[in-house]
Amino acid sequence: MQHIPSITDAELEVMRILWTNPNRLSSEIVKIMADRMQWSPNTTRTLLNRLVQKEAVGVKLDNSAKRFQLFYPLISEQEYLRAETKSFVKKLYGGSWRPMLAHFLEDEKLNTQEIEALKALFDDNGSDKQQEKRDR
Amino acid sequence: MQHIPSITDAELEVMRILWTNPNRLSSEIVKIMADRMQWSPNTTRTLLNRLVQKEAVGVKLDNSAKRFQLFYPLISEQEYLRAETKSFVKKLYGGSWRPMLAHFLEDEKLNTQEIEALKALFDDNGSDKQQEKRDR
DNA sequence: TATTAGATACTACATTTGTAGTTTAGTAAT
DNA sequence: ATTACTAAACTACAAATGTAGTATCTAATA
Repeated sequence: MQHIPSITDAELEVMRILWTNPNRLSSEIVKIMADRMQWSPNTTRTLLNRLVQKEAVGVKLDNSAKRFQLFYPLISEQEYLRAETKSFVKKLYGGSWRPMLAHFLEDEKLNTQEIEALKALFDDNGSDKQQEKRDR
Repeated sequence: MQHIPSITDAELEVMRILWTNPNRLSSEIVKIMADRMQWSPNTTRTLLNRLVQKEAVGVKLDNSAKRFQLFYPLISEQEYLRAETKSFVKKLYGGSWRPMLAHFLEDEKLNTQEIEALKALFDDNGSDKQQEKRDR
C-alpha cells in the first residue's frame, strides 16, 4: 500500500518468487533461486533480509511447532508495477505518457489487429466508469 | 547508435544538458548544474568524465587557441529513450507493452479527446510506412 | 619572469548493490 | 547429554554511485 520502497534488480527477482509463492520457508525460496538464478543460499537470505528491512516483505513464524520463518510480500505486484511505471515515465518523459507512447510505438511494429486491441483497451479505460477501485 | 551504455540518474541530468546544449565548455555545464542541481563544480566534472569514459559523451578541443574542451553527446536522446524504455518494459513486463499499457491506463484518467489522440497515434504508426528509419 | 586563476586531472569516501562467508543457535538423532 | 545439521544472524568485500577534495598545468597578468 502506502510507501513503495525502492527494490533493486536482484531483490526484484526474489519479490517475483514471493508474489507467485507467498508464505514460503527461506529454504524453499533458496532452492528456487538456486535453480533459477544460480544464487548461493546466503545470497538469497541476504536479499530476503534486505527486503524485510525495507518493509517490502513480511515474516511470520510457521505455525508448526518449529521456529521457522515464512516470508510473504507486503506490497503487491500490482502496486509495485504501477509505482515503478509511474516513476519511470516521470523520470524519462516528465510524467507524460504521450511522448513515451510515441517512442515506443516507433519501436514496435504493430499490426492492425494489435491496434484494434489497443483501441479497445482505451475505450474500456478511458471513460470514467470503473474508477473507484483505487480510492483509499 | 550501437551500444548504449548504462547511464545513472546523476549522469542523466548531465546528458539532458548536453542534449539541449551540445559543445559547451565544462565551465558552462558546471554553471548550469550549479544552478539546476546545486552541484559543486567537481561533481559535474566527475560526472562528465565518467560519461566520457563510458563513451556516452565526446570531447573535442575548442578551436580557439586555448586548451579548452568542448563536450557533446555521443548518443542521442532518441536513442537513449528508446533503449531505456525497451529495457524497462522488458524488465518489468517481460517485454510486452500490452500489460504495461493496461497498468498505466488504470493509473491515468483519459478523456475522450486524449483517447482519440492516442488512436490517431496508433493509426499513424501501425501500418508499416515509415519503417526503414532504424535499419543499420 | 614570477604569480595566479581557472581548467584539467587525480584521489577520496560514504552508501548501495551484488554476491557471498562465518558464527551461533535450535532441533533431531544418537 | 552429545553430536550433527540446518536455520538464522552477523560480517565481508568489491564494484557502482553520489558527491566531492586536492594537485597540477597553463595561459594571462603583474
